[in-house]
Amino acid sequence: MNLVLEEFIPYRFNRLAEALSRNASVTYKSEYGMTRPEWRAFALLGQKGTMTATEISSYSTMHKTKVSRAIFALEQKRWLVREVDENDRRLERITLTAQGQKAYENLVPKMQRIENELIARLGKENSEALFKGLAALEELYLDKETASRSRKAG
Amino acid sequence: MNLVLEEFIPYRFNRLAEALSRNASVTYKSEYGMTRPEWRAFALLGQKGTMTATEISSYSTMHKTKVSRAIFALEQKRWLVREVDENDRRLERITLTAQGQKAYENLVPKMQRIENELIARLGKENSEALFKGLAALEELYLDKETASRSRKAG
DNA sequence: GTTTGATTGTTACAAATGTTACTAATTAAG
DNA sequence: CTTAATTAGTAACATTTGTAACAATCAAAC
Repeated sequence: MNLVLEEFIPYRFNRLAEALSRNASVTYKSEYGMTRPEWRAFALLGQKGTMTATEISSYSTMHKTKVSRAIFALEQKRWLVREVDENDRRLERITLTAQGQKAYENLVPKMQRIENELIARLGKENSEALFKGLAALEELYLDKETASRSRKAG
Repeated sequence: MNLVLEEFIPYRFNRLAEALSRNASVTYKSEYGMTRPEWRAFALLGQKGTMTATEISSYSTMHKTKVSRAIFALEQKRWLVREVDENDRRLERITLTAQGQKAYENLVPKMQRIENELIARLGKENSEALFKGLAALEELYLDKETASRSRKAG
C-alpha cells in the first residue's frame, strides 16, 4: 500500500512537460508575445505551408476552439491570412504572410537551439534512452493518424 | 530552416502528459469524482501523512491557490481534516480522515495497476530506457528540493 | 513594546480552456 | 428537388486556472 507520487509516470510527465514548456516558451513569449497554442499553430503552418483549421487541430492535438482562437490572434498580428477554398466554401486555407514567414525563420533557429542544448546537456546516452522511451510510449498512447499524418491522406 | 513540431521535445512531452493523465484519471474521476489537483493532494497526503498546504504545494508543483481549492474540495468530501498548529497558528496540519484513508487504500492498487500495465506494455527494454531518460531530465529541469524533499527539511 | 517585513492561506478578479450550441456549406438519401 | 445528416468554423456559456490583493500570524529590528 504505497504509491509514491514523484515516481508515478503520468505525474512525472506532467511535471516535466510543464518545466520544458516553460523553458521553451520564454523565447516565443518574450520576443514575439506568442502563447503556446499560437506557437503550435504557427510552427505547423511554417512547417507544412497552407493548412485548414481542422488540419491544424488534428496535427497539433488541440481542440478546434483553441485553434480557432490561436488563428484569430495570429491573424491580428498579420502573420497569417485565410482564403476561402472555392471548391468547398466551408474551408479556409490558412497561410503565413511574408511577415509571418520572416518571424518563423527568425524564431525556428532559436527554438532549435533550445532543443539542441537540451540534448547536449543530457548527453548521448541519456538522450538516446529518452528518445527510445518516448517513441515507445507514443506508439502505445497516441493516435498516429493524428500526430504524423493527415487523416484524409491515410 | 525546418522545425518538425512532432519531434520537438516539449511538444512531445505535453502531448504524452495529456494522454497519460487522461488514461490515469479515468479511475479516480469515474470512481471517486476526483479532479487531477485533488488526486495529487490526496495521493501526497496518503503517502506522507500529515502535511501543510504549503508542503503539498511544493511537493506537487501546484500553485498554492490550486492546492487551497483542492483541499477545500477534499474537505467537503470528508476525506481530510485540518487542525491549526498550536506552535504556529498560520499553519494548518492536514490529515486524511479514516474515510479518506479507506478511499486511498482502495484507490492506490488501481492506480498501480495502471502503472504496471503501462510498464508491461512498454516491455523491459523500453521502460528501462524511458526511466533513464526521465531521470536525466528531472535531474536537469526540476528543482530537487521541490520534488522529493521538504524545503525546510533540507 | 512597536514597527517592518515575511509567511500562510483565502478571496476576488482576470485570463484561458472546455463544452455546447449555432450558422453556413456540403453530401447523401429518398 | 427536398430533406436529413455531416462537416468547418465561430460564439456563448460554464469551469478551471492564474494573478494580485488581502487578513492573520509570526519573526526580526530597533
